[in-house]
Amino acid sequence: MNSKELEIYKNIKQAIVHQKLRPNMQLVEKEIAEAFGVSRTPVRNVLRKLSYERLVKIIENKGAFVTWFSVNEAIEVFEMRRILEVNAVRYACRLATEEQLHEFGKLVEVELNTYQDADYIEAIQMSGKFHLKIAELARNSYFYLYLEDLISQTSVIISIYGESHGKKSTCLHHHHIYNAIQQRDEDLAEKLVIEHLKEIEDTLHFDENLQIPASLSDLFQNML
Amino acid sequence: MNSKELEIYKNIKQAIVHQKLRPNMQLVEKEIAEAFGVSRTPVRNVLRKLSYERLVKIIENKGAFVTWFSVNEAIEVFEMRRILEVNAVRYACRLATEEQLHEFGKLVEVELNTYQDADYIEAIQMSGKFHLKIAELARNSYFYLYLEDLISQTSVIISIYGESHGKKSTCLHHHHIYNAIQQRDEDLAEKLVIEHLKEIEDTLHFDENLQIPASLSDLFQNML
DNA sequence: TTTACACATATTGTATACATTTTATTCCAG
DNA sequence: CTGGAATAAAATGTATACAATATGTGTAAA
Repeated sequence: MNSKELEIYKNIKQAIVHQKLRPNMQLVEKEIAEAFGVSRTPVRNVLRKLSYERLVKIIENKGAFVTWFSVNEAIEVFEMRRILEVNAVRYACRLATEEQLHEFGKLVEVELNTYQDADYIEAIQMSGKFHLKIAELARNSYFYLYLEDLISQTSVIISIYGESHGKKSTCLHHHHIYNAIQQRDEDLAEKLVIEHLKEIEDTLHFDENLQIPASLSDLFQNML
Repeated sequence: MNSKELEIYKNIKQAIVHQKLRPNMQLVEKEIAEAFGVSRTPVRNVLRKLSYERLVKIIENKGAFVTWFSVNEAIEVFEMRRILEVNAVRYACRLATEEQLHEFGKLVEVELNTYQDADYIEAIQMSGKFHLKIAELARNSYFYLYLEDLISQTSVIISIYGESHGKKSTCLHHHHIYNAIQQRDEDLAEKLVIEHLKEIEDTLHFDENLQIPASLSDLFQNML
């Protein structure tokens, strides 16, 4: 993926994660191509990449749509995050160098200082960075690879089932988790990560009938 | 991904997993396109998909190459397989229906009956199916999604670092694991899965200096 | 003989034109 | 007005042409 496609990719991904592009919205190739001043070819490549990350769903001959996660799919995402993050945080406790921990500490510090006046978008960004930092400390690139996708998917899930106002407790949890890692207390770190993820999940209102269609035609199409 | 691309995809993937296409070999778009009687466009899509699965590495302006896994990367694959498969087998013990277990039993039966005269290719195929069946029983699509890739990657890793003659003990292990799942003995199943994966990993000869370059120019390029 | 430059070839990257499919509109019959 | 077929428009799928890049070859000068 070259710099041109990367630019388009980052923009669209950010728009989805930041909930500017809502689930079920169609991403028309031509529109995106014109917006970025390129042909459809690189746009199609980007949309495919996003579909592999499950942020976009491509339906043959119909187009690319921002993914709608069903309740079951959402539960799967949280379940897999728990599995991966529990393992990651244990590896992090064992493998993180003092220097890495110091750097990590600064990240948590920044998050604490900004969370008062931070808007929703910033909070998502910061929270994601925290979780990915643990994946990084775990020293297995697959943690990062998988969790990067799962965390992005979580943003979409929250935009579907979440409350409008995000909980403020998040970064206090983060600080506690950080402390546990720093003390290399694997059991405590695991416990806190599980509690943290559960708390996020519990803020959601899983209503199976909920639908936020991009258009009325989509709505009635989905009801077939 | 439509049927045309799927056909090309399955062929190339199989060729890599079955070790017909060796690591570092270049996959030239035009050649593949002509072989399948299509233009380069769908071929490029397939190569990209394979690159997301880490079976192919795309280098900008150079082309697509069958992935070469370093020793560290190989270790990461086994480590992540262990994490995911341990969790998957536990879920399988809890969630598998009697009907699923029966079906699973038939699969293991077939594997046992054919393993005497089975060639290497068949053995890879069968083994993969066994491990993916557990992922399926675990009722979280991410197990299947991730393990499908990791298992394919394992084939390539074995083709790099493995012995020419595969161990025959594999499907006996499989049978034991199956029994543990059937008895819903999570702890035993976990223990057997870990041992099984470790045994596969132990048959490998991790020699960091080992290289099977596709060409001499590649070899000396890697030595810079 | 070796090196460096120019040229030729091969491969990938991008844009565009055309084909196919889906979706929307129109218009007419009931 | 309603329903439905015919038509038009829009979107995606595919092939092809051209551009950019990398690779390989050959030739001339040192």
